[in-house]
Order: sequence, then structure tokens, then C-alpha cells
Amino acid sequence: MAVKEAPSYRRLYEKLRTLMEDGTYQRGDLLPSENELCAAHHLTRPTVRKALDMLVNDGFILRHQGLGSIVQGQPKGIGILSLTGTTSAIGQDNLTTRIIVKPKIISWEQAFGFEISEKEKSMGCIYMERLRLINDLPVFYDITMIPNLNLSRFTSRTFENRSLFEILRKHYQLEVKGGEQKIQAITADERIQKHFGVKKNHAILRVDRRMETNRVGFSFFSQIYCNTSDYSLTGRF
Amino acid sequence: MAVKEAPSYRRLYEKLRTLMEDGTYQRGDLLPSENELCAAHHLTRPTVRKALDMLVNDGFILRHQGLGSIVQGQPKGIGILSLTGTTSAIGQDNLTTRIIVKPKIISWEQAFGFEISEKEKSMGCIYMERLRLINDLPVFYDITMIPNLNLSRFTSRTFENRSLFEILRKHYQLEVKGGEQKIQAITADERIQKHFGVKKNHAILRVDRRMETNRVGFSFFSQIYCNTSDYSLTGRF
DNA sequence: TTCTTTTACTTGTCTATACAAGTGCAAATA
DNA sequence: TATTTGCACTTGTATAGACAAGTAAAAGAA
Repeated sequence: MAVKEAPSYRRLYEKLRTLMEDGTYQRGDLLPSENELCAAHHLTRPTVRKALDMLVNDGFILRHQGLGSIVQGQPKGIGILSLTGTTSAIGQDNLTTRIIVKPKIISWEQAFGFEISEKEKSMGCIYMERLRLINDLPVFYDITMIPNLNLSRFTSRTFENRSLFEILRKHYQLEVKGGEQKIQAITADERIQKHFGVKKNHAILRVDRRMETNRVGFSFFSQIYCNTSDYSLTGRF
Repeated sequence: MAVKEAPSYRRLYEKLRTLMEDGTYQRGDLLPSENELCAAHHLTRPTVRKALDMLVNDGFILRHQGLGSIVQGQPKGIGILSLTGTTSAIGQDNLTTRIIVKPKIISWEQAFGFEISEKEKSMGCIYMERLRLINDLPVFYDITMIPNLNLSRFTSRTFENRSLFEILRKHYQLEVKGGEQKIQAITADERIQKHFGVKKNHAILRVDRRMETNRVGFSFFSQIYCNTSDYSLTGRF
């Protein structure tokens, strides 16, 4: 099956993003002007601007009329608030995943406060729990619930050291396009204390998320507990 | 001074957003197609699409090729994770502001972990602390630091029941275009316990933010403590 | 020198058009 | 009846060009 080429605005976005991430463009630099990018990549201005719009949305650049596109400091820390996903933002830090509850099919009535449809209720969901460690320090504990719709062989797949997003994209053509989330600070209960190795009354961040995909009406859900003592969640708005 | 008219894509964005917020379009509905919107508002497709792009970014709609623009449930709870600001997201709930430390000029070396320039250091900053209550329940405690650059009469202004963003926009033509933030869960120290009326070891959300404005290089900063026991922060990604 | 004006360059807004690709339904076909 | 095909409609991608508006530095005037 031939892999379709990404649209050109997206290729330009990736290219510029890479150049900022590897330090070719540094914080405070100006990107080449839109007209220069047009000439260099054989594109027209609307196409170039679309790529730049995406970079603004992701917080990589700021644009100022009359001046240009100013490179921002790249998002540091752990970017689960942004779409890019956990792995990319942590960078060179050592991230490992430990499966606590292997994927299994259960019945459900709702997902972390998010409503689900009657159809989804009747089909049940794939449930799993994972612990993620950064440099051998447990930082995330997440519970994932995915509607049980035609995801053949899903429960038998391996999730260690691999992104769930990547598996969904590669094997099921499911791409996460966005979502909503609710954030709260809570005190660690016994289970969380055990997984994170923290004492009673330790403050923990809880994020309830709904992930929307390219398949119409198909969302999946996760609840993430995060120990922010050593890492803080960063994001742009 | 004549107030300039907002660009047409922005007017369409506001109009559609209002129609979704007041329930004219409900969750699951389809917006009129792009061509219909073009005809109805005498605009061309790129302009209409720009307005729809913004609605996607703000989480009001999802678009699917071949189908249309699907209205999402509007962001509920408290949307300080999004740009729209505190007030709009809370809606009809009663929000009041209490000034704890009136605006004054102090010297600074850094702002909540964000770096500041030498120029900003030398000029000092405007400092203030506010407590915000929703239905008489204290929910936010925020500290704001604004570089002291030509903001005449700022320290003598009133901030009760008025948005800081609004004052900056109206009196100083400063518009917040975006920013970055760091989120952590912490346990309430004595000062926070007192302001929120919570007991020791209560988990509190802390958000450190840098706000970028339309004036090149001009950012201001705030640190927000948030009691998420009754309200949770919501946002889209 | 100092201040003002001009100029060149930047991003912002908008129009007009064309074709590609996905969805859902009706019509045609097996 | 069940399946496939085709069509109308949707959003996605991309081109080409025009003018507005903000920025900074050079050029000119005091």
C-alpha cells in the first residue's frame, strides 16, 4: 500500500519545526520571510502562511506585522498539554513504560466524566493501565479506555516503549486530531502513593482527557495521574 | 479616535461562536457549509475557512471532509487554559475580585521562573495580588507582574470586577496574543490555606504563565493558585 | 547633530479560482 | 434482495494576485 505524501504545507511545517528543534534557528532569531520561503520551496504565500500558522499554534514562533516570524524557546518539560505527545517533548530523557493492567475488554457506563454513546456502552471498551518512568522515576500513571470498535488483535499487542498514538495510527489508521481535558490537583490515594512511591497527602495532578480522531464520532479516553514534583507540565495557549 | 473594524474573518468567527454559545447551534449539529456561509456573508471561501479554522482551534467545532463542521459541546468549567480568559468561560456564575495587594512598583530579578531582559530588570515591574471568588467561594489567587514600561497611571486604576486584559487592551492597546504556562500540583502553604480557607495538605494547582502581547517583546507574567476541589480547569488541545 | 520623512520590506487581509478527496445517498446492477 | 456504481455535496489543498498596515533603517531636512 503506497503511503500518500503529506501535503506541502505540512512538509514545510515539519521542516521548519525540525530546524528549530535542532537549534539551527534559535530563540529570538527571525525565520526567513514568507516570500523567501515561497521562493526556496516553490510554494505560494497562502501555503507558506498555513505552515507558519501551525507553528504559531504550536508555540514555536510569534509573528509580528512588519517584522517577521520570531522563533520562541521550544516548549520544555513535559508537553502532554500539547498534541505532540509525551515522547517528543521529553526529548533525550529516558522514558520507559510499564504495563500495570494489560489491555482487556470490559463494560463501561462512562469514561472519566465524559459521556459516551449508547452504541459505545453496548460494545464495551478496551481497558489498560500503564506507568511511565522518566529516568527510572515514575511520573505518569495513566488509565486508557478505547471503544471496542473493530480494533482486531488490539488486546494482544505490546505497548512497552511504544506510543499508543503510533499504534493506532499505523495499524488502525486512527489519527488523534484534538480533544478536551479537565485538570485537577488531588492528594494521592493509596494506589497512587504506591505507584509513585510518595507519602500520604502528596499533591498529584490529574488530567481527564477525551481524544478525538479522524474517524467520525470515534473518541477514546484517558485519565492521567502526574507527579509534578520534579517535572511540570508545560503548554502554550 | 475611530475604532477600527475587526477583520471580516474575525467578525464571522464571533458571530458563529455566539450562535453556538447561545444554543442556536447545538452539540452534534452541522454548521452551514462553507459555500453557504460564503453566500450568506458575502465572503470568499478562504476567508470563511479562516474563521472556521479559529473555531476548530478553540474547540467549538470539528470538521470532517465530505461531511461538514460538527458543533462540539462548548467548553465548560473554567477555561483559564484557553486564551478567552476567566470571565467568559464561567458564564453566568458570579465572579468577584478582591484586591489583596494593590498595584505597586517593585524591583525584580525574574518572574516565576521565566527569564526577563536586562532592560526589564532595570525598570522594575508593577506587582499586584488578587483573589477571585466564584459564587463567594475563593477559587483563584493570582500574582501579576507587569514590566514597568510606559503604563501611565496604571497603579492607580481599579481592578475590582474588571478584567486585567480588558484594561490593558482599552487603555494601553495591549492585546494578549498567546503565551506559555507551567502547571504543577502543590500542597497549600500557610498563606494559601488562609486565602482559600482550606486545611493543611490540601492539593492546589499552580499555574505559572507568561503572556505575550502585540507589542514586540513585551510580555507580562502571572502565577495563579487554583483550588480545583469544586471547579476543574478545562481546555482543548 | 537631531528630528522628520521616505522607502523598502515585512506580515495581515481578501478575492477568485481550480482540482483533489472523503461522505452519504440514490440509482443501477448483479 | 444485496451489492456496486455514480452523483452531488462536503471539506482539503494549492495557485495567483492585490492592496493594507506595521517596522526599521536609510535618506533628507532642520
